[in-house]
Amino acid sequence: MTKSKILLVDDEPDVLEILSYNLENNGYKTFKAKDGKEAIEKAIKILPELIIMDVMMPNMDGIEACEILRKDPKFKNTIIMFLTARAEEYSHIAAFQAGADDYVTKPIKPKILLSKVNALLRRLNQDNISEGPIEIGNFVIDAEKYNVLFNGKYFVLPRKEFELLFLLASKADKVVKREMIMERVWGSEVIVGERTIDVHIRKLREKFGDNYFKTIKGVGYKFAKS
Amino acid sequence: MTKSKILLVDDEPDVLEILSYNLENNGYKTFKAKDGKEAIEKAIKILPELIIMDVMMPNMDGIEACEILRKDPKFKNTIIMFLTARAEEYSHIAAFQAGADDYVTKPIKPKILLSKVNALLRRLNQDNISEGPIEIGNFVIDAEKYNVLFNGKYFVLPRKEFELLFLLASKADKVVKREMIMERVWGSEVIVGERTIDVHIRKLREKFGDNYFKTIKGVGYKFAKS
DNA sequence: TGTTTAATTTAACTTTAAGTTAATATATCA
DNA sequence: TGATATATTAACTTAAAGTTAAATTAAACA
Repeated sequence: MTKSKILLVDDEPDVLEILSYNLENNGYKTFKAKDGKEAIEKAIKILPELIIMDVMMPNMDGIEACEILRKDPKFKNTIIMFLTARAEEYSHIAAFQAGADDYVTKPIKPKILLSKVNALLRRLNQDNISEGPIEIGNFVIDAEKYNVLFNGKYFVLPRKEFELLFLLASKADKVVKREMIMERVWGSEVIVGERTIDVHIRKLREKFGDNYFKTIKGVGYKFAKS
Repeated sequence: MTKSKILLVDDEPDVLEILSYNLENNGYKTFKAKDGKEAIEKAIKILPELIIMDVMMPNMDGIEACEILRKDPKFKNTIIMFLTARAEEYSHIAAFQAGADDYVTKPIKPKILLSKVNALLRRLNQDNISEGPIEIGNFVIDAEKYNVLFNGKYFVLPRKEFELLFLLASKADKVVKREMIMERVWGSEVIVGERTIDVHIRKLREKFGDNYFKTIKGVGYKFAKS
């Protein structure tokens, strides 16, 4: 993979230097701009993956620059991160509304900065193709809305029930082993009894009928479309 | 929500048919054009949300059509997506330069096509939220004026309350996780107790009633239109 | 600049719901 | 059939959220 390009925007050369130093040392290619106007010009040429930008700048501030960039489809996948002084009691909302993805407060702590940058760029590179609700049989299972549309009726399930249903439905027609269910729904740290899964399956059957959740004895369960 | 309109442009009727079939089956309204020239004429009438267009066409190719469309402010929010044969790798650069948002390679794989179309249109619909006040249910929430019109009455909320309401309303019907609320309303560096969110939710419920703010236990809250 | 008022947070406590267990019943398969 | 796995229930435990009042902090104002 090629180095990610990061555009740094701040009116203080010192800040640019700190940012650049830390990011270059961690394998990123950095570029600098001194205000919002220059940032936009450079962004168009460079097409960076990430822009780290001060909120308060002369000429054109970060929020305004962010809004302009967000209107250009070329930057629809570009991550924009703000720098704010802790003192500035500005509302985060303005920044997020303008299309920011995250922010870091000054003074900059290199560790925090890097962990955020890494996290954001990792997220960018992950394909988010498998988004949206699962539609299967009579079910529409929407993890975002946390609800289940079943035969035209909405259900709001308790968390574990929902996660169990979601897991089974997302592997429809395939057997999900009990240990896999444990791992996915309860996690490898929690220790709960074996019957717990059964009880939750039962709750699902109570709500949606017996047909959809098939027991594979000695193995696990599978979701059947009908 | 009304069906999104998609304009399909290709000189091969077969390709138009495949696209149309898959998209109509997924709740989109489609229109067809056989070259760039016809595409522009139809686009002006239809004002589609999305245009899917072959790069190589007789009369006027996709790139040229895209450039022309991009000059017209009517289409500043229209998404343009190209179809390219896998071989013609070179054209991607030209396409993006002309203002394309995405591309899909032929032969068309319906699943990939649909996930891209869904993702692009979802993003389009979200972006529009950031401009002007949010109108939802009985609420008109204006982040610029920092006020809330609810059932014909104006409210001026304290900052945190407002930001919480704004956040939930801007993702109406979707669950906003507690950690996301923390991050967005309080910021990732401030450390406040868990109950703080609850208390603010309670304040909102006091003002606007219990119906609008739904608890998803173990996850977060969601704004319900009614 | 101190004073007052409002906003925000905390802490203690209550309520509610979710999740688990364990005992018993039932089903399944060799 | 008999061994073994799963199903079912109800009782219980734990976790999460709701509520209130008091304490803290920030904002407004004279």
